[in-house]
Amino acid sequence: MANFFECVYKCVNKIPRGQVATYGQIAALIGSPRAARQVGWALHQLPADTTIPWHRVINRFGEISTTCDTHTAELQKILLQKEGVRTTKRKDGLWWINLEKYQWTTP
DNA sequence: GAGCTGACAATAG
DNA sequence: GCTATTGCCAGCT
Repeated sequence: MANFFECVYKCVNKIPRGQVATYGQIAALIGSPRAARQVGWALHQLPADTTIPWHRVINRFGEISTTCDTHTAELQKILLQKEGVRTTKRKDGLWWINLEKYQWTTP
């Protein structure tokens, strides 16, 4: 791997349209199953107009956990819905994605 | 220059 | 079975 972030971006790019992956999955793919935090960091650094499908990456509960100003949960929800991923709003205001249905199964 | 923080997850107790 | 702790790596203070 070139650098950690590059690998993250590469893996995220591999996520098929209409599916989502967890931070742990991405971390595992780049060889560090416990580096989920860094995956979040990598996505946090991305500009709003990036081509990387950062919205397809969520936490292990299938929730949108970003509080970032450029990547709001609402924006992520919209992007996911555009791809045919159903998002459900929970009581606590978080958007929830049915991982059983939309989780990307890595080969 | 060193330590802390951060979109989390896996393992051990 | 659940709770607490450790690991990951880069950027920021």
